[in-house]
Amino acid sequence: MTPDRLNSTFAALADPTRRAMLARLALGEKSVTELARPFEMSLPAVSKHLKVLERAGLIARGREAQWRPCRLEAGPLKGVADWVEHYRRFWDESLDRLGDYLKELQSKEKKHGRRK
Amino acid sequence: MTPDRLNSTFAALADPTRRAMLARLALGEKSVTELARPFEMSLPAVSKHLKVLERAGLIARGREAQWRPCRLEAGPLKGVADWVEHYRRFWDESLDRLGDYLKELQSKEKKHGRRK
DNA sequence: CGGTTAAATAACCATACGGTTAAGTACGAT
DNA sequence: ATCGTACTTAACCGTATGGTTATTTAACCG
Repeated sequence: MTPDRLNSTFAALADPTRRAMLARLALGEKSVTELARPFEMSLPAVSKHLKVLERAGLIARGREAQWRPCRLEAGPLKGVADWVEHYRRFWDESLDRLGDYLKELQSKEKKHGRRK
Repeated sequence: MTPDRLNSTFAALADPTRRAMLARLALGEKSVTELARPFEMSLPAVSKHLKVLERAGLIARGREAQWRPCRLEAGPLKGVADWVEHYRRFWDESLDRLGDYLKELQSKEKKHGRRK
């Protein structure tokens, strides 16, 4: 993931309305008005938030008659998870040396013994 | 972690200069000018970035003679890791056929069993 | 066709962001 | 006391963000 993509991803996630939108989309595809319903905000404002999410690659939009269904695209979120993982030892470090060692082992194992 | 803290954390992380600063601080405590050295940017600009990081709780600053040593504080990063973890299944699910199949079913269902 | 619904765009406004230069503060050294 | 070093704060500037209302586009429906 390019740094630039991280910029737009983090910027998109910095707004609580947009995070709430992603949370709702995690429950399934929704049209714009459906998405907008819980928010006390005009539809154009919602539309702008969606554009930010779309440009960040966090959602994709289709067309279905007069609806524009939105769905979650989690790729950039994996980028965030990967980025933050580099810092894990800094919040784990209060554990003792053994803990650090186990952590280290575990992360090595994750890397090699891949997937399910 | 409060939503508000997530706001300021994500906002702080949206800038590549600030992420680079955190990366350098991961190597150890540094004074402001030390931190500033790799960046082509005035010292006041650096100072502003540090204030953003400090207000987000991502760094702490001490005083030692005329130096203001900065150190990484990873608490908010754990908040980010916890938040993003909720979405892991969305980038994992495309990795196996079963996930794809379920996704397909879901989108078909949405299309036919129309809304409301 | 005309009318209704879904959504995007335009124009505008206030505030925040990221940078600058210039001035101010805090401490150590001479 | 004053000089130098290490910052911070102040003032300013252009651009981006998050919101509004009003207008426009797109698609369906009778």
